[in-house]
Amino acid sequence: MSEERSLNFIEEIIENDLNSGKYETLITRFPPEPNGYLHIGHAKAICLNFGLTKKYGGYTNLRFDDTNPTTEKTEYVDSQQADIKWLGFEWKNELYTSDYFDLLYGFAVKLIGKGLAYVDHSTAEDIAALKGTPTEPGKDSPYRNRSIEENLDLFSRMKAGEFADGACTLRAKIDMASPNMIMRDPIIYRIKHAEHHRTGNQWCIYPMYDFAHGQSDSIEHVTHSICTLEYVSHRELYDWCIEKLEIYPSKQYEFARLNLSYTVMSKRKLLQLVNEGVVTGWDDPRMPTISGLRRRGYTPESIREFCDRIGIAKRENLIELSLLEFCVREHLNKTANRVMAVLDPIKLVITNYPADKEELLIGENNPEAEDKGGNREIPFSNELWIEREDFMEEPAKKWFRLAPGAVVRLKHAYIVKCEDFVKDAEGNVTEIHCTYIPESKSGEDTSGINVKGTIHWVSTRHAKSAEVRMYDRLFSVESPDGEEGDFKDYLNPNSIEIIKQAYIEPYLATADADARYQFIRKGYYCLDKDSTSEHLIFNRTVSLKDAWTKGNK
RNA sequence: UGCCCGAUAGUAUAAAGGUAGUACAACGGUUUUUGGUACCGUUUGUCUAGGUUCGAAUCCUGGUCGGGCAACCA
Repeated sequence: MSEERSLNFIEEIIENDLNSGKYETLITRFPPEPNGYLHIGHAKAICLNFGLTKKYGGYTNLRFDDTNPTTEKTEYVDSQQADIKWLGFEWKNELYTSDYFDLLYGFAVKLIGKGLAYVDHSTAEDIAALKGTPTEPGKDSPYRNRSIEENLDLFSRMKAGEFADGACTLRAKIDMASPNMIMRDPIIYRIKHAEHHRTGNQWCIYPMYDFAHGQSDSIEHVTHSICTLEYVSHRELYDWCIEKLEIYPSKQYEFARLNLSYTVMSKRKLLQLVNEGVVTGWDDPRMPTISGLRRRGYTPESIREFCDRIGIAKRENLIELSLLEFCVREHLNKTANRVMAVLDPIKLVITNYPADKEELLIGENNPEAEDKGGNREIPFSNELWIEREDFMEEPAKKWFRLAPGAVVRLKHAYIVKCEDFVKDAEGNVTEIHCTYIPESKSGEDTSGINVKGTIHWVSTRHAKSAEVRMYDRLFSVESPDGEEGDFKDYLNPNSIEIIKQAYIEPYLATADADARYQFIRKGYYCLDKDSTSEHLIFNRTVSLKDAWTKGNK
């Protein structure tokens, strides 16, 4: 595809490492904690890690970083796997940090044996108090100089379950005065009498992230361990552990995480939206989760393209939602069949078309596809639904659609001229009367008439009903995290608009659950998972670009 | 106030001391049986002050601004 593209800084490092012979095989890993659903930010990391080994050879492991039994669930493991597969990636090995609990325990014992770890009976408060501050050094714990033998004994008793949660911890003995707070004798094991989703009740002590991640990378001989920027200060500890344990030296590299405008990305906040019923679930089509985007109608291709275009760097960023929308429009434009659906119907009567006459017109499914997507038949009659907004009693300047006396083409059908319209008591237009020009039929037009506007329609007699859910951005401000107060104060009250009865052409009655459609002139839509053959429900993935409303608001 | 990371159009991202480029966005135009697509064009940029150099976005020094670090979370 893109031959001459410049490399991001990680690719540069990798090419150097590969060219210098430092590594023969590139090994990366994607290490989610199974405590929530994957989101578009994870997609960036997934595309990076899997993309690198796809490009340079080698492989990528999927490793569930499951060292905290109280937050993790099998449900999340399953959804995360499904999402990665859906995105189009295959991992080499399915691994779990919990697979290494025995090895990790051994590493801890080794550290104690070297006099580099000790059991601390201080309370959490005491530990915090002695930690110091960024500007003041910390102070040694009174338990810091216990003997190796005592520590070994205590640690084995921790494992044996002799102590209650919080009674003590295992700490690395590093430097309480380190300018890097992370290095001030970090806790590396804590007691949790909790059931783990994989190891059950086998363990009551669990390693901390800092004592599990680098070691796991090392065990798997991960060459490039890629994570986000907030782990920069952890790298010193990552390297320290590997050095002291004398194990395979995996290397950590950090890049800036994705921030996307008009949404939030933290699992905590997303969970809050789910729990408080702001959205219907993790896969609500407004959620930035992979499952939400999938349900919304986004394609794996478009998400991969997006991740490719945003690039990899180390500076904080806020990507505009419009880029994601561009990517999905670009893909769907080439792949989605065009259909006609009227979302806000008003009746159009063709007064000179026989009431008992019907025609089957031919519609090209996708002019952008190489094979044009084939054709379909569209029934036509004298009574049609058209879009209410396609008629203006008093037309604006440069109005190309219907208005008294104006002519437009009905897509795939005839040119019609607006002769009259009917209003109800409140003054709302209820019906539009037109005459059609028989010799203007699509494909065999001999009328010689040129019209500026083409509108979509559905024959009232043949139309099917459907519910249409129109989604918009979840938040009304670019950066809900950056605003004053609670992020939920900035929810977009119009993030969903439900149209209970829209009219769709009969072709859509047999819509494919996995297919995406372009509702001509409106946007891209797909069937929602709640849809049934009796009650069709479509989700709007994204609207079409609209130069008219934009320029005339 | 300590340590660490960073700073290039509105937003992202390139330019490994030598023409500041690309994409999205915005704006204008051409084509069009989707006011879509496609195509063409326009606007907008190196945080700042010094230094090194024939030449600095790039190297050095100071400053400014943004972010991270003081969970028995990851």
